[in-house]
Amino acid sequence: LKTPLKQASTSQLVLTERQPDCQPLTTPPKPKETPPADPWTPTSNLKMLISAASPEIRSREQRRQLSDSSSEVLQTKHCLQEHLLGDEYEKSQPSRKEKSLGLLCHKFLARYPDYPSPSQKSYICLDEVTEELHVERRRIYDIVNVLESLHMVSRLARNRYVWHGRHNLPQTLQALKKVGEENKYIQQIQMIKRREYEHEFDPDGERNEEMASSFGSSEQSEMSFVELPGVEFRAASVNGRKYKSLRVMSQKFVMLFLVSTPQIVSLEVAAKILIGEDQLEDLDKSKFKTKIRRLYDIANVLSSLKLIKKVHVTEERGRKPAFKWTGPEVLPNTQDIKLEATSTTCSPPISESITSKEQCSKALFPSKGKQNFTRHSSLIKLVKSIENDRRKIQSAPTSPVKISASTYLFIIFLLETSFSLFLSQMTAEEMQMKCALSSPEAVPKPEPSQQPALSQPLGVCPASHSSVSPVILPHPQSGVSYAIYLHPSQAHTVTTYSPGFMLQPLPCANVTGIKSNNSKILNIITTEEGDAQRGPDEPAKSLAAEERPEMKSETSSQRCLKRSQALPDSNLIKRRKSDEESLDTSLTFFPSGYLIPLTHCTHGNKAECSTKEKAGVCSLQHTAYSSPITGVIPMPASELKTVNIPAFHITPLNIMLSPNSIAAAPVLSNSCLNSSSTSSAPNPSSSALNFMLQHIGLIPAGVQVPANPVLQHVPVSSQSENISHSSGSTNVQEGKVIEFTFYSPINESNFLFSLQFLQPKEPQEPQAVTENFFRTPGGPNTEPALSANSDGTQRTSQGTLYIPQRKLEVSED
DNA sequence: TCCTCCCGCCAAGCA
DNA sequence: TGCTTGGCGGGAGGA
Repeated sequence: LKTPLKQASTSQLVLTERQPDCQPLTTPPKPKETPPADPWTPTSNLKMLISAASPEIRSREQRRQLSDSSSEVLQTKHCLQEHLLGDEYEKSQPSRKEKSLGLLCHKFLARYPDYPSPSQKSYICLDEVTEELHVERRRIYDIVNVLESLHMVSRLARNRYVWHGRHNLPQTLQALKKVGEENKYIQQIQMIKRREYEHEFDPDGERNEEMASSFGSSEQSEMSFVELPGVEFRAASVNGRKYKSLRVMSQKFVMLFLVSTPQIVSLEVAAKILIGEDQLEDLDKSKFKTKIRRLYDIANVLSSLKLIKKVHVTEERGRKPAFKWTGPEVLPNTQDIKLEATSTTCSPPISESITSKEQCSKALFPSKGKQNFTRHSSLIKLVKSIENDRRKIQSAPTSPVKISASTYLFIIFLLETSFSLFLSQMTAEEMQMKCALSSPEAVPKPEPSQQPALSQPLGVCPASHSSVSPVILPHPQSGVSYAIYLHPSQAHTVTTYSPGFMLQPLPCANVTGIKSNNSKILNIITTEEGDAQRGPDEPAKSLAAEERPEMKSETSSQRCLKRSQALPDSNLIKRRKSDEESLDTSLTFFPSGYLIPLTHCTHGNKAECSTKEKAGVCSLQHTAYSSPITGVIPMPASELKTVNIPAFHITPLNIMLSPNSIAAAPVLSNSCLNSSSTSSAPNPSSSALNFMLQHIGLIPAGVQVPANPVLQHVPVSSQSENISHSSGSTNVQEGKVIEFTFYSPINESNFLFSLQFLQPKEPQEPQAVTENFFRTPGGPNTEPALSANSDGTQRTSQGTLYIPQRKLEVSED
């Protein structure tokens, strides 16, 4: 029944609306007026009746017939098509794509200026729009609802809306972001993802119940429309359908982007969050499908607004649709915090010059006091519930999420900026010098006069530095010197969250700094807790810390070294626990970042770089690298011999890599460590693995873990056995995948990291690196089941552990 | 086969 | 009571 009706009606639409414009054709023109007594379909009949009843519509019809040459061309084309094909109306129908909501939205938006003059309001008459765009009213509602959610339009009366354009967009987005943060959407996203993985291993478990309790009941967690000052919300059925409204859904959807990092949201996650807040108990496939449908509707409109862009996220379970935020960056409004407590009765400002403070506060606390237009009070419950849930997992501050996020951010930061800049600005000679200075026998002394501006030692780094500095340090165990990069914020984060990580990088505490010309990038960080707990925005303290005598860090290093040496064969977990106890709070450390071996510099001051290698390093010195985030500067292959600059997109959940990025990083020199190695070139997987392990503090610097046992990259380090115990297993598939776990004694949790290096199809195609985490069930007192499976079968070895398998590859269509 | 989303039914609620 | 609004899901087009 449905299909014939649809075809008939659409065909009729073409006839009734386009035939009158066929006059310019050479073929005999059809009569302008459709014969009243010859209705083709009920739809056309209805339209005719409507037209007859409404003089306005009639006059519009006449106006339309006289204008719009472009549409006339289109109509002519259709008319011609009709003539040519006779009754084959179906073939003359616009394709499904031509009728898409996105295209329709484009047409709709083209009618109105992005930034209309405030003095000249544009009004939208739905009848007019539906007529002129030749669409059903229903479709316009879809568009208008989404636009309304962004306060680009507002309803004035029946059939009548006001067009605001993008004037309100920044304020709206800011308000949405704030509400999204308050709703802890990011935690919800993470929770959903985690439970997805849990569900894989416990499909019949009571996860739904748990999830429901986290989200709260539907009544509790429903969230309402976020209002903006001066943009009144007059939805027709605001009281009845508001919670399921496309407007609210749209706002929530946007919130997810605004709080996510990166700003990529999959439809699946978005739908689950929306369902979770709506009616979790009714979570079923049909509801999910419906939500997805609506999200497509919203996404189409948002895409037309160029706020989002469709991408695909490839996971192990398949390619999933997702959307990436391409709209304006929404900066946090630092003033908002103050507002929350004070501005509940803010008078409604209307003018364009309204301050963001007022707007935001109004958005969050409407003057009318209608709670249902802002956050629902039950959100507090929701947040508490989420936090409780998190506490269950994260009994100690060593949050997997936080660690992974900070770690990855750190990785990104390092690999994108510091490392490349560092290398690009160091000559081979400087490298050698640093290596020499960094040997234990020759603890570096700050001698500014001898140091070029770009390579000053730790103690003389001016406070104007910032962020991150590379530090060259020796590694007595491996005989390789390393460059350490550390980001203050990372140091702060990790130290604050995870004392369990403090044990690791200590053998590397003999530091000397190298200052970069780029003050934005480089800074020296010491490895003391006190420093670590400083915020990056405390340069004075930072400087003071940097000027501490090296004795202390050296002592720290030695202490750590002693510890690590005193426990050569014990289980690393126990060692960590022991370390934790012995360290107590008297002296703590934080991960000092990646240890980047300067593979050509031998430990002990007799650094020698081969001519070839030196040339490789030197070739970098004049090369300017740029972060791919701010702009990619592709490097010639010749410059990638020694170092490749990674192109990352960072996220707590995934990392995107450009080809060869990690693989070519000079992380490890097998020749220094592994006499059995036949190649001086590092095994990419092994390098990356050690790179990561060292950074996250799982292994001491210099200890090398075989990323690919099959390839016999067995470390010669005496401590490698410890690693195999603690890290569970490593796994490399075709040299492309690394999985390993590490254990946090603080929260009794294991973390699984999985690095996957996908085979690039094209040179610049991003590769995916995945990060996984799971926890040991059984509560904080459960002794984690750690074993060293060589095949990466943590599922077995860990019993019931949750093995998320996320291999995210984000690709744009 | 699955993704995408058009299409229109029909109910809520407004004028 | 008629009309507007919009939730909802069937099912078709497209990849």
